[in-house]
Amino acid sequence: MKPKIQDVAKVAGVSPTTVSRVLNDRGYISSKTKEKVFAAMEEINYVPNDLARSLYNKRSYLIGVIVPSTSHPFFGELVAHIEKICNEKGYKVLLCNSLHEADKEKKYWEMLHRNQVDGVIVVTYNRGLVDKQQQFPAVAIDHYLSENIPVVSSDNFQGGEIASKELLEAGCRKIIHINGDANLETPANNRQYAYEKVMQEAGRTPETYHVPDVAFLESNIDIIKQLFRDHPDVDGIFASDDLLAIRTLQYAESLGYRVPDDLKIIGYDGTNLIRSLYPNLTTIIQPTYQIAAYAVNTLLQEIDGELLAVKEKTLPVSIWLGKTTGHAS
Amino acid sequence: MKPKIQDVAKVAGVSPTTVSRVLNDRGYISSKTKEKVFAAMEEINYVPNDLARSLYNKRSYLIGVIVPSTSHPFFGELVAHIEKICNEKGYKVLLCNSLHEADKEKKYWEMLHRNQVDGVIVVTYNRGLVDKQQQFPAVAIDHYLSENIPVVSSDNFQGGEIASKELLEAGCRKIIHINGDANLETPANNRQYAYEKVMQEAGRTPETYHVPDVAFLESNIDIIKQLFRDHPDVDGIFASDDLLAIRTLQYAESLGYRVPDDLKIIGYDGTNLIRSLYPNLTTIIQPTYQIAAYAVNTLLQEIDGELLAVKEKTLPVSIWLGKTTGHAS
DNA sequence: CTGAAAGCGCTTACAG
DNA sequence: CTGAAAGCGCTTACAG
Repeated sequence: MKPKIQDVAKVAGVSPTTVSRVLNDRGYISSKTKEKVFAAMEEINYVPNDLARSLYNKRSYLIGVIVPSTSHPFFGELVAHIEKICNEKGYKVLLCNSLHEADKEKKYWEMLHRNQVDGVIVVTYNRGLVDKQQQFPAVAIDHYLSENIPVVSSDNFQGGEIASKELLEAGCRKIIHINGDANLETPANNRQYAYEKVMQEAGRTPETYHVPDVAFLESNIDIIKQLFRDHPDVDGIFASDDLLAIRTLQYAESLGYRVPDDLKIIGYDGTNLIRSLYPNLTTIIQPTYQIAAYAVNTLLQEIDGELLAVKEKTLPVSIWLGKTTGHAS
Repeated sequence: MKPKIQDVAKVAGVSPTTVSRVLNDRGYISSKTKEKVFAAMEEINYVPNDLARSLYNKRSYLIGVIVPSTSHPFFGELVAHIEKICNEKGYKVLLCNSLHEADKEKKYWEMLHRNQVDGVIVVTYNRGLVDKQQQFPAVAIDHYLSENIPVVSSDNFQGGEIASKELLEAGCRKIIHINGDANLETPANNRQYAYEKVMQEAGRTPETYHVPDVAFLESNIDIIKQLFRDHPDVDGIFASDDLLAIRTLQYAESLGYRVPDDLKIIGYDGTNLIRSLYPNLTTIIQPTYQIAAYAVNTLLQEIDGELLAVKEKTLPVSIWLGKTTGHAS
């Protein structure tokens, strides 16, 4: 049996109340008593039960994090940041990989509720996760969830704009966009709008190809092939995801295109991992650390009952200039 | 105030006991009562409090998972598998990124203890995490922790052997190994031993370069440079990590080496991500799904008090033959 | 088939 | 400075 506060009390010759006080450093306790209690805890190897504590305090210091999957570099990095920041602030992370499945998200959401998490950070591209009633602290990343839930994201429109202009300035004549699942309301939609706007302003005709799901690369290759069949004269591609960009680059090279001479490519996300693996790939860098930090801080404010000034935060992106759009390495 | 079982009882006109029974589907309850209770739960939007449940049952259905960081593709993928399998079995994952820091690992371990996790899955390459007393269900991945904790890993010796032989068979004359931090007891050590054995058997002199930490790529480049300064005639490199292999490949190419003509390279881990991003890279594939599955299943057996037949499980690896060791793509 | 009571391990007013 | 009592929300023998 695990020792409990009572056992400590017995050994120390005090009441459970006193032990609890020592544990929480609350109220006045003589230093002699304190020592006795600490010694007793040491002696019987006492470890406090946070479940019981949380139950009474109605505060679990648990944060639920719902993302598509940590196996995707963007979310792997994002989650690592979130967890680190939470840890620094004394919060623990309950991890949920939704794999983009709406019903999984729902089940996870309810599970987190049952587990009395203090709040949740959620990245979902599906509609209707939250019903009107559902009132507990939450922060959404990238995608609007419901009226009372703040949204943190990087500036996807700006990203799309920068990317499109980069290709334009690099001299591309036929610029095509590849985006993710058209049925999902991803932040990439704004990248597409920006692309379309930039193209139109430049007097070009925008054209976007949609792959089923950026995470499952195998199923994407057919769309990429289609793109090159339809437009062998393509000389600029803006992909809304680095993995997609790299996949496209590989396929193009297998077809004989030389990058960046015949074809320029720009990706999106710019995680540390990808920049390290493919430093040559021009890409839009999302500030994952800032997104994580803002999300966690906002959530903790909500949890502490503070009024939020900002319901929607957009963080600036930057561009990583690589060889795939013609820059020196 | 969140509704509790008492509130449901009041609305349904029954006792809390009965509500609990309906909730847990335990004992006989008339279907009429059942309906009343369900209706009441619906009406007041009742969500059970798992903290209270866990406290009484001494079972939290919580699994702690300690890894270096989900931002590394291998661990991102591993954690995704672990979480998925846990979820399927009704367990929740408390995520801990230790960043290889021994004191973080200790703190996490204790935190998990306080939170009454049913068990933990831990990947650490530091010594002394667990003191003799510490008795709760745990499974270690890759690295021996203590006598009663089963270890699951893939066959690192086999992996090192296959990799080394691949280079040998590809005709390399000077084969060098790059490994991670020599101070950490990583599974990569076994890969090194295998490399040394294979080299010696072939009448070669093994030589290993150690980078500070495979995860922090920036700091590794100096060692890689050193390697090429020391051995410009190197024509085969076995890197104990794909990121390292790719970094090496990039540097070699920047130096003018042509891969695979002048230099053959083989990596390690072979995650889905890397194979998709760098299909050309020959690499040893660790069976991450099987590792995850075996770890979770073993842990659940421990939790259920079953006696474990196997204290140490080694899963076979396979090789992904790519262009970097001269295979057709 | 259903309920009153005690308890999971902790904490916090309330006394003293 | 310290303790007895009640309660956090749930569950499970024990009665009936």
